[in-house]
Amino acid sequence: MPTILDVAKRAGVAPITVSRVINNSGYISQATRERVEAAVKELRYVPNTLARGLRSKRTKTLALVVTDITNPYFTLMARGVEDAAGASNYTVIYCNTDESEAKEENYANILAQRQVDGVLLVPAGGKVKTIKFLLSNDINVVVVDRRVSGVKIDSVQSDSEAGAYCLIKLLIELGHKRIVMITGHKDVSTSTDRVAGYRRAMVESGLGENEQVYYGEFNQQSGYELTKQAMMHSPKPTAIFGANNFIAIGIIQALRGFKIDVPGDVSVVAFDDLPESMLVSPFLTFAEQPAYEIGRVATELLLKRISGELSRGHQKLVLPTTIVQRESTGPNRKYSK
Amino acid sequence: MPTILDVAKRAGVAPITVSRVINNSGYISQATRERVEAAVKELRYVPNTLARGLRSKRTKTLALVVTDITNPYFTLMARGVEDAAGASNYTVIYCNTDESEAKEENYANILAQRQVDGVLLVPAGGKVKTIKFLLSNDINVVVVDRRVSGVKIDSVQSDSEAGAYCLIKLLIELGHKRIVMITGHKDVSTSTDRVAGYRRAMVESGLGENEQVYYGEFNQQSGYELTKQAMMHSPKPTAIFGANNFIAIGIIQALRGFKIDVPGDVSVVAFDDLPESMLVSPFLTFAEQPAYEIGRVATELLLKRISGELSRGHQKLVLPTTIVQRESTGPNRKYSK
DNA sequence: ATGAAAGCGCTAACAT
DNA sequence: ATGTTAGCGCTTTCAT
Repeated sequence: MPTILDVAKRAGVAPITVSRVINNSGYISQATRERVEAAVKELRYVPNTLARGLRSKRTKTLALVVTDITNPYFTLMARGVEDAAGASNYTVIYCNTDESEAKEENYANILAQRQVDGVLLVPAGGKVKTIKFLLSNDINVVVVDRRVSGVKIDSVQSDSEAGAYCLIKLLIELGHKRIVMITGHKDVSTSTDRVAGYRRAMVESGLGENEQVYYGEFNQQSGYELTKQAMMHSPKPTAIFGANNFIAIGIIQALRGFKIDVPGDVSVVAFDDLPESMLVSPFLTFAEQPAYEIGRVATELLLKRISGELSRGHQKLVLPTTIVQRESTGPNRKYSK
Repeated sequence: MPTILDVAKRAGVAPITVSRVINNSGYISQATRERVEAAVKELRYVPNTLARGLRSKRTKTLALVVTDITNPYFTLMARGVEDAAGASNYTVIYCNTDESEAKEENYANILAQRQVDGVLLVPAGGKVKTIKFLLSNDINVVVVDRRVSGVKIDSVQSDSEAGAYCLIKLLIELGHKRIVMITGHKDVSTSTDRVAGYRRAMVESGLGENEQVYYGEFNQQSGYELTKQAMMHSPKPTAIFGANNFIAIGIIQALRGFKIDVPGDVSVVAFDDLPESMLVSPFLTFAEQPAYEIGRVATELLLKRISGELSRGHQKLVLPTTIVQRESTGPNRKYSK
């Protein structure tokens, strides 16, 4: 492989001049620039980012660490990240932790070894260990989708509490009184924030005594199992709130298994749905998070941190959710207005 | 950040000795090893892979370049890649080309700059340019999911021709005669191979004259549009074969839009479905490709190439598909047996 | 079983 | 507007 020295010889200049041309830095005369560019082409020169990063301490690489890359919510967020990063000529490394703190720590280690300039982290669990490790290795971190406590850090998320509140209010307006919530882990903020919104709506409507929250995982299987449990109790719920899209799918699968009609017998609402390109018939009433926007905004924030534009203070950005009302909330035989 | 030199001083040894310990290479006495490991821990030393790669010419990094990372088929394949790569302590960089050759070339360039050891490539379009570029940069390549012509290269794919043949045979046995196929680009082998399987089944059953193939993109929107076109023709088809999962979703959406019952009026078959965790009610009859296995096998092949175990000749692995029969193929009002 | 010296390819810092 | 020098952190090569 040709190196910068080969190009320099070919163009009759010093290596640093070639460096200046390919990096568009410093002053270069038009004539020199052209000769260098010609030499680059002739030799098919490809700069070595390892050497570049080793010397400059900048790798122009970010990492996006999410808890479930199979979830279209995170896939869409990843698009936002990729677009914002690409616009500044940064490359993105994607990591999937499957909600495991051990995998998260392992990835943090790999990313530190690779000298990434910054990490967009969806923390698995509520711990702060990974964040502290990255910061101690001079790697900038922006927390995405979730909150963490115990460390001052930039974060970007959507308004889970308000989204949940609106969904439950909608159900209550439709006449529902027995509304069950099925969510993920207790130590994840998206879970507890959505529970808080659910609570506020219930209490506000004098339904505080009817509150019933089932904690599990943010996946279809957990939604399925917990729905079976919830439907064993009597009186049975007339509506179920799933804290994410996969839980919602599990809920509907379980209800169908019991031959319970949605929304005829039980209404269902959730956070996030699948993209329309994956849905034979859009059906679910849900709170839509601006996933792409979250990824984009978080990346722009991270890039500003990296470039030192934001020297002090930390930002906490909260983006609004949108309620999309579809078939799964009515008409309901028992409670339609 | 501490360097290998700091660790060496702390442990009272030479840097190369530290290198040997952390890489498990060469002979090290137990006592030295322990002192070095203690120093690593105390200083929280993290090796710098840039420096390592620059010197050793090995980055222990692979790339997976796919055409649509939002497709669960590729997501599952990515899991197979990640698991196989992780087992050998390789990291994987994921790249998404959106079926664009320009994006593919751009990623190839980035990957060459990053000195990845190997690339698993789902080629966008039928060109060989990217592959030649990577090979000329001493980067090993395994082609996945598709074939390319014009270059000797390792490849791993599933048996598209046979899978399509079986699906069409199934329809014909159910009594269908007017079977339309909706597929992706003409220059992608998965498209043409599936067309070939469709043709063979049709001709073999004396239905060669009824062949009708619509070429478009491998996505829901294209499936939707082409189905609308196909349903304008008369006589109308009684069955439609979608060449992938997203096309199938578009097909069913379009049929529902026309109030055409599936499978009552028209049966639908396809390659691949969505995972059950995304499906409220599994429905589609389809040919299942071993996506995880394809990723795993391709990665193992690539790693063998990298290590030089496979010095000459090229492998072309073809894995079998499995037909999963569900509701979308029957009972059909017009042609049920 | 351990070490010394050199150099991978590039750019920061300092000339001119 | 261009060049010289040095060195980023590691491992290869060759000793001992």
